[in-house]
Order: sequence, then structure tokens, then C-alpha cells
Amino acid sequence: MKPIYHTDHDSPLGPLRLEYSEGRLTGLWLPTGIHAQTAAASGLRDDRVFDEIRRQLDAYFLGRRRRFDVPLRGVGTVFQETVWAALAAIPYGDTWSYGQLAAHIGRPTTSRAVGAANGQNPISILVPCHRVIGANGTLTGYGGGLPAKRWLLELERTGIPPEPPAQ
Amino acid sequence: MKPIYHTDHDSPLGPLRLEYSEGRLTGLWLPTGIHAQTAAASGLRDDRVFDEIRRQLDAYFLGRRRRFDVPLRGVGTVFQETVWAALAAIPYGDTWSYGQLAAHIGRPTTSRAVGAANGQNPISILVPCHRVIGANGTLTGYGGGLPAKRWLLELERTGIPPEPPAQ
DNA sequence: AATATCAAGTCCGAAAACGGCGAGCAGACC
DNA sequence: GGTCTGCTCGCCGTTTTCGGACTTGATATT
Repeated sequence: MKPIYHTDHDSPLGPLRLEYSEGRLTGLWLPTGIHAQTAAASGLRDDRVFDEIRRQLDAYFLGRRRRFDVPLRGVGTVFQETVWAALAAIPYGDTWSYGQLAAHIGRPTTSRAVGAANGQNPISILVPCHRVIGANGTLTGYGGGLPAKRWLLELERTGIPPEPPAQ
Repeated sequence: MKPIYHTDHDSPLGPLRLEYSEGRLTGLWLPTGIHAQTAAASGLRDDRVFDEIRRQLDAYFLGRRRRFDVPLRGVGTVFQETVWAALAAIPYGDTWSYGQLAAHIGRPTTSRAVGAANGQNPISILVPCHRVIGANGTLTGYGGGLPAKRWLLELERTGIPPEPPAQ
């Protein structure tokens, strides 16, 4: 059995929970929102494996880094992993609709399923599911909570970290 | 009381436990999975009775033999023995669903019971319960462990022995 | 003891429910 | 007329639910 490491990392959105296994990042969850409790921390803590991602996260939250470069992998169904991979195509600071993302993977009618897959994304922020919004411009939903989604989009739009969300 | 012979035989899936009684093969268990402990070895060992099956197993695991030809018999309930007999109808390299197998014995509604009977099959590999999978294509289960099932199906699909499963 | 009854467990599978959707349409309101 | 809101309805992958058939082992019942 491969070991699974956990740690927490402070951010303007609160302490992020990180998970690392088999040589790469396998999870990143915000403290708020529905995923908070699903990411139970196992005992194993070896902070050195998180050094690099910590650095990159800090830079990102200051507006000084626009993309990440660490090995990662979220495990899911074929469809889910297809969707998560497609998210990498959305540029920093940009937003797509769920329908656009569906079309981008060649399945134009799956916008709703794409939304569901988005909600299962285990690696927030690095896999930028926050860059997907409703076709009419509303944010519609976010695993880490809508305030966090709003904050992230604002950061990426302006390049400057906003005030932390009240909530 | 008729004597019962046991032996082990090395394979890419680990040491197989063989059982022989009353002039025929009565059991073959993989080292992993739920059946491992049920096949307790009795003291009796007379290796000559296993010569032929050893040869055929070796050839099978090299991809050079597609069916077995030794006397065998697994003992179970009427229903179980019906199911086990029906397994012989599945061609090498092919897979059926539990529902298909149920229909094949004329009891289309017994798919779940077929699954249970499959799990009781005492003569793995020779009685090819590994060729039965879920209706949706998932492997669902295997007494010898899912990695072994995957390995066997891959062997039969390609005719070439894959790398032994990690686990 | 030999049955009878029950409950729980299984290598299932079809149907229903459930989402981080989106287009289309009817009203409501300047 | 615009346009904004709030339905309704079809869409699609995933998860959950539920019914079904057979064994086995545990409890009851003669």
C-alpha cells in the first residue's frame, strides 16, 4: 500500500488541505464548501514533499504566478478525467461556460454532466474548475463555496489579490 | 474414505493450490483472494497425479493452450453445478455478463444468484469464472482478487502473458 | 436430532434520482 | 419594443435504490 501524505497550507481563502501520493499531488481542497469534510487527514505528514507546491501557491495568491508546474493526478471515471484534463485549456483570467467546455471535449450535449464532473474535481485551483461559469454569466456553483470562486476569478482578472472574502 | 491429494504449482499469479480426489481434479485456488485459506492443505502429497495438469497449466500461462483436458469435478448444489457447467460455453478470450450466463441456463432472472455461484467455483481457471463480468463492463469481483481476473482476461485477449500483477 | 423458518450476504442489473446546464418561452415591468 | 425573471423540459454521467434468486448459518419448533 502506497503512503498518502496530508498537510495544510494557509491562504487568503483559509487553510487549504493538500494530499500527496505516489509521487504527485492528488488533492487540494478549500476549507469551506462541500468537500471540506471529505478530505479527512490521515496521520501521515511529511512536509518536504509539499515544499514546491507551497511556493507556487504562495506566488499564485499574490498574483505573481499564472500557472502551476507540479506533477498531479486526480483519479476518477474516464469522463471525469477527460473533463479535468480539458480544464487546463482555459487560460488564466479567462472563463468558459459549461457548454463551451463540453464542446471542447467533443461532446456538445454533455454540459450538465460536465458541471457534475467539475464538482468532483479533487484538485481545486491547480485544476481550474473555478474558470467555468454559467452560459448567462452567473457563477452557478463551486465546491469551495461561491465567495471563494468569486475571489479567485477577481484575482485572475486583475492580477491583484482582493480582500479576503468576509465569509 | 477416499484419499485427497494436495500440491502447489507456481504460476505468474503466484503458487496455485491444487486438490485431487477420486481420480480427478477437485480444486484449484489462487494464493490471493478470499479462497486462499479455505483450501487448507491436507498432508497427502503424491505429485504424480498432478503431472498432466501441471503441464497444461504451464502452457496456458504462456498463452500456448486455450483449453484444458483433464478430468475434473467441483461439488456443489444443483444450481451451482449447473452454473459451473455453463461456464464451459464461454469461449477463450470472450466475456459474458452475469445476466447472459443466467439466460444461458434458462433462468434469466437469476443473475445475482449466478454471481454468488460463480464465487463458489472451486476450480478456478479451468472452470473459467473469470470470463464473467458486469453488464456494464466492470469486472465486479473475483475470488482470486480483481488483479488476477484482469491478468487472466488480458492473457486470453492478447494471447500473450502480461506482466505479473503488482499486488 | 431432524426439520422448519428466518435473516443476512452475494462476483447483479434495471430504473430512478440527482447534479456547479442551457435553450425556449411566458409574463412582468419599465 | 427591450430585457429580466422565473418556469419547464430535455440532456448526460454518476450514484443510489430496490427487487430478485440462491446459500448458508443461526434460531426456533416438533
